[in-house]
Amino acid sequence: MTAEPVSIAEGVVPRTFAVLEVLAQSSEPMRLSAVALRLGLQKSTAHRILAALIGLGFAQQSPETGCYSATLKLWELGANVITEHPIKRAASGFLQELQRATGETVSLVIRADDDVLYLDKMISPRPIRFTTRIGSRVPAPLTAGGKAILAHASDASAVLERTAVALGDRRRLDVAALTAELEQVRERGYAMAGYQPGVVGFAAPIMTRGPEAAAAISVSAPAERVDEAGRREIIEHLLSTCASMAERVGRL
Amino acid sequence: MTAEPVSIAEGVVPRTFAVLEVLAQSSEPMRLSAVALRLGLQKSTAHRILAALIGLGFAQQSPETGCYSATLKLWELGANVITEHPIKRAASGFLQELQRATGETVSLVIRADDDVLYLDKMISPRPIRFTTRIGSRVPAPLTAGGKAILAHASDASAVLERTAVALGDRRRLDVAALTAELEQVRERGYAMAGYQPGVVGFAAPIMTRGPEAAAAISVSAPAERVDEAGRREIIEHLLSTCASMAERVGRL
DNA sequence: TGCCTTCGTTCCACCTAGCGGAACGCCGTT
DNA sequence: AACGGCGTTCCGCTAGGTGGAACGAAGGCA
Repeated sequence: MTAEPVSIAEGVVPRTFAVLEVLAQSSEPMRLSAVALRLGLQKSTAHRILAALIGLGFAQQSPETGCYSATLKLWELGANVITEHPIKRAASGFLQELQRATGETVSLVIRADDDVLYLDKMISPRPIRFTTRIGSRVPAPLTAGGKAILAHASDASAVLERTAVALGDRRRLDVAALTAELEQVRERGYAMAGYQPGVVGFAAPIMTRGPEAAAAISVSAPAERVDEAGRREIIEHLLSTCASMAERVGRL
Repeated sequence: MTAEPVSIAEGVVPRTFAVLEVLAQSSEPMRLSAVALRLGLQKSTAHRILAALIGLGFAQQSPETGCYSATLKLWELGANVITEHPIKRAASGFLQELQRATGETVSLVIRADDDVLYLDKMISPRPIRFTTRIGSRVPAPLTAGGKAILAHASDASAVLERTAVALGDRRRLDVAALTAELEQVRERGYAMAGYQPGVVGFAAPIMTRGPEAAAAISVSAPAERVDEAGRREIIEHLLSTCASMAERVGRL
C-alpha cells in the first residue's frame, strides 16, 4: 500500500480530482499528511483541497480521528452515467437470464483503451474462486472477455504489443501465441480464459452492426465443477445470449 | 428537462464539479451553450472547464456533433468507494439469497440525510411495476425501507416535518399518521410500502449494535402476485435475512 | 441567393484566488 | 521537559482563472 509520490499536473482542478481519486481508492480513511505525501503536495494545499471537497460533499472528516474519506456522493454521481450506458442497460436482463441458466458467474465487459472494464457482474450462489470488482480494469489480453473483443478489433496487434511491454517481466505475454488464439476465437465465436489456475471461463463478443465488438459477456466457474458436457452447455447458452443481445442492441 | 439556471458557488472547483454533475445527470450529450446556460456560466468559462474535464478524462466531446458527455471514468472512481462500503459488501450475499427465496425484487437502502439511498438491488426475473435506480434517492418517509430505518432513528419526527414541507402540496404528507405507523413498525419489526398503487413492499431494518438502524432491506412485488400466504412468507424470509445480516455486520 | 442568428472557439487585460513557506497549538512518545 | 509529528491557520506573491469581446463556421429563414 505504500506508494511513491505521484506527479500531478499543477492547478487546483487536477489536484482536486487527484485527491478525490486517492480518497476513493483508499480502503480506509486517510490522514491529511498521507494524502499530501502521496501526491507530493504541501500540507496547506492538501488541506485547502480537502476542505473544498468537504464543502462540496464529496469528502468527510472523522471527528475523532481527523481522517478523511470519500463519501457516497461520488458513487451517486457515477451511478448516473452508468445507468445511461446503453450496453449496460440492454445487458442486465440477459446477464440475469444467463446466470440462472448456467448457475455460474457471468460478467459484462467493454473495452477501455487496452483494458477491459467490468461493467456488471452476477456472481454464482455456489462457491467461487476469484472475483473481479465491478468498475475495475484488467489488461484485455489476460481475460476471456478481452480476447473476445480483441478478436474483432482492428488494432488488436497493437494492443498485444503495448500490453506485453506494460506487463514486462512479471508475466511474459506470448504475443505470437495470442495472435494465433485470437484467430481461433474469431472463427469459433468464443474465447477461453487460461491464465487463472483452477478457473475455466468462456466469453463471446456482442457483435452489433459494424465489424467491431461493442462488449463481451463471460461465464466463469471453478474448473472442477464443469465437465465436458457442462462446457458445451455453457458455451451454447453464452452464444445464444450474445446473439440475442446483439440483435437487441442493434435495434436501438 | 428544461431547468432554470442553478446558482453555483464561484471558483473553478465548485464549477467544475457542477459541470461534471450536469453532464453525468444528462441522459444525452450536451451542447456547450446548454451547459453554460444551465449553470449560468459564461461560454468561455464553460468551455475552459470542459476542456479541463476532457484533459482529465472525465468528459469527452463527440467529434461530429461537438456535444459533451461524461465518460465512464467517473463511474470507475465511484465504484471504488461503494465496494469499500462495509454494509454493501456484507449484504450482497444475503440479498441474492433473499431474492432467490422470494423470487421478487429486493433492495438495500441506507439513510442519507432525509432520503434513502439505493445501494443495491436485485430485480425479479418476473415482470415488475416500478424500478428505482441504484444510486438514486427517495425521501425516506415515502418508502418502506425509509420507514424501517426511521422507526429506529432518534430524529424521525424532524425528518417527517422536513419532508412534509419539502414535498409541499404536490403530495401531502400525513405526519401524524406516519408517526403512528413508525410506532407500529418498531413493534412488529417491518414496514410496508403504501404509496405506489399496485405494488406491495415490505422492509426491515438491519439492527447492528446500538439503537439506530444501519440500513434496511426491502422486498417489493406487484400486488396481484402476492396473496396472504405469500405476504407471510416474504416477511418471514425478510426478517430472518435481516437478523442474520445484522449479526454478520455486528461481528465486523 | 444572401442575410442573420447561433454555435463553438480563441484572445486578452484585469485581478481574484490559489500557492507554498512559515508559524502555531495540540497531542503522543522518548 | 524537550521532542517530533500532527492538523490547522496566516500571509505576501503571482500564477492562473475570469468574463467580455471578437472571430469563423454552420445552419435557418425570407
